[in-house]
Amino acid sequence: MLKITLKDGSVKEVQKGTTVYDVAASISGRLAKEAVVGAVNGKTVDLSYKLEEDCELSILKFEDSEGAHAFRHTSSHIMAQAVKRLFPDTQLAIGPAIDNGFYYDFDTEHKFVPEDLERIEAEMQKIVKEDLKLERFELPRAEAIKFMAEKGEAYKVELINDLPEDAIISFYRQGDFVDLCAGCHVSSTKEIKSVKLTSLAGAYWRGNENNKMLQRIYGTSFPKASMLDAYLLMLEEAKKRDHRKIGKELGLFALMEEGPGFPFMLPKGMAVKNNLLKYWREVHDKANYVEIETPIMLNRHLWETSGHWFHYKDNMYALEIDNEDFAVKPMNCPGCMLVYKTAMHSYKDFPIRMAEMGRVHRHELSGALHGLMRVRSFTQDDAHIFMLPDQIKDEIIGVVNLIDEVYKTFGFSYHVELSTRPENSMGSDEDWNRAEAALTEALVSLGINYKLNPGDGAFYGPKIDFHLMDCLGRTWQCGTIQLDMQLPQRFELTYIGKDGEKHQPIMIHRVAFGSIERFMGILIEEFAGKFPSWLAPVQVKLLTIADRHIPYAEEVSAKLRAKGIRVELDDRAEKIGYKIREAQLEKGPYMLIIGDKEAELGQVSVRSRDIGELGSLEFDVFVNTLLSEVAERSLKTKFEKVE
RNA sequence: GCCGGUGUAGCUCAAUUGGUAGAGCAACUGACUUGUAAUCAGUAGGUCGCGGGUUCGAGUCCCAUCACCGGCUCCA
Repeated sequence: MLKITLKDGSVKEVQKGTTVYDVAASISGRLAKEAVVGAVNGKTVDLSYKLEEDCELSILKFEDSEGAHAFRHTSSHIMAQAVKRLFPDTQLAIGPAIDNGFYYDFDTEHKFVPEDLERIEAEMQKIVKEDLKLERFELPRAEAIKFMAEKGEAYKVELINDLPEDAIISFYRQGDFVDLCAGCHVSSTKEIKSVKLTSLAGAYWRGNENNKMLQRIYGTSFPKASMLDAYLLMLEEAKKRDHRKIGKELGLFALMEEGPGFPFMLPKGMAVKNNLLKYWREVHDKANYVEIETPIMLNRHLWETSGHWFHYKDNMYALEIDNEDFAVKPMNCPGCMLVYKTAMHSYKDFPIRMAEMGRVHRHELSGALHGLMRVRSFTQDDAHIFMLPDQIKDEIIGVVNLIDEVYKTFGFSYHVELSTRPENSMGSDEDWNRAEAALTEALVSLGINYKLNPGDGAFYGPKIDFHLMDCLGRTWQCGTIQLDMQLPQRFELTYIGKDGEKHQPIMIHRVAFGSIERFMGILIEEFAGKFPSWLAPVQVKLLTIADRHIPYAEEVSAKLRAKGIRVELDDRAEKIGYKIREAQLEKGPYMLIIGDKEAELGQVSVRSRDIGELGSLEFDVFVNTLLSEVAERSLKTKFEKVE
């Protein structure tokens, strides 16, 4: 192992041959998108540079530098200016700076093709060379509208009209180009040294699908060409972790044309999934949940009662059987409501925590599908908690803590969002206010920072969402806690209170993993396919040196299997170097090399995927160390090199 | 669903202006019996995503369709 000293003085141990990118990724979660340049002992290196000895490593972040935003914003103006020069009929919409770059939305008769990006880039280079100064000026509203109307910029006029009464309306000028803009910018176009237009996309005006679709061009820019190169390299490195790529390489899951959005779990992926389920049951058992299972398909009447038929009919898989409409469940809640109603409940029973690993199907739009992250069939680790009004806060705190415990087990960092009442919601103001207050209170009392999304709640209640990030920095909702004041009412759920009267229980709906499949996708990217030993589909790979070692290898295999260890034997007549290489590419945590020496002494020669050759160990020592690693769900190897 | 792109052997990729599809790895067979990241030789493998059309001739051009990739929208 190497000792890597970081800029802040902390020391990190990594395996020899680890890339600078991997270190960066492990420091900032998967948010390595911020890491633009690495420097080893003060010397700048590529992110794919392999660390071979102890060193000081710094990861330089352009994001952190002042002016990154202004820099990109100016780049977007230069792109708009270039587009206007090349395609004068173009109307400008909006062009902001974003993480990693910028974009601009255009409305033009000309259909942009990828080759246009090069032309536009070339024109941008000219504008950079022209050294145009950026000048800011303000106009009163009426003049501003007139100014933009004269230029034929209808979108800008609409934007100005929608600005608040007291807004200052500012413009930036660079040469012959003027754009409505609040700022801020660098002082001259010549500061933009390195720019690349990265992609072409459609985007609805103002993000509304009923509006016209505009043409959006994405780009990125940096103060130095070397930083751009490093950024592009970083993207390539990140793509190596893509769960779709690794899932195929390691035989974890498959997506087939025969079932778009319906993932197939292959034996190795199923092993991972089963270990997740085992862990999940353990955690929920400890937290006093009971587990149920409800049918995959239920009749229309149920979905009308729940409100899903009205709200989500188009996204449900419906079918008619014996002249009756049925739908495959898109959620587990209604089934759970029926289970609740199978018995009378007393306030003394509360809270009731009813969990279900439910397979749900949702007909997502074809364009929304994405590997395991966004699918049409997935397994929710669902639970519904029924409780009294004064138990809400504690229950929510309990769930937040449970989700936190689960994520910590995997070493994930996450962020939390609180979404409030949307427009097409059901329920009274009073219910909504109470529900939103309960969620907010729980988050505040836990001291959790959260992002507020006004109007983004579910139609039946507000929610707390937990988001994890993929290898390219896109975030995905995983855990969620939703307070539901609708379903108990619609299903007329009751419990008998202290007063002997019937009352309506409070219910929350929650998931921790969210979708097991999506969580697996995140896991694959987090570990780059190198699952910790408790999750690894194959924990130990046995490699024989020669055919005469097969009997002893089979003996070792049987003994490991008896201990509940997942083993695979490679007894092919290949050279050991070749077998090791293949096993290493399969990313399993341990290899045991079996040759004359081992067979004679009854030992095992251990190799770790992370550390390399460890040396010979007594069989029991190996097994016990591995079992304790698995039992603790350790994220790191507990083995050390035998000297 | 919308905008743009891609689709050739199990995988990763080639194939001049339209002229009968090729490599590496994997697989299979044989030899080698090997000590910590690739042994050698041979064999087999493709209706070029699917369906139309243009043409003497289409992997190459056109239309339609499916899937995937990047966005947008959506995400109970």
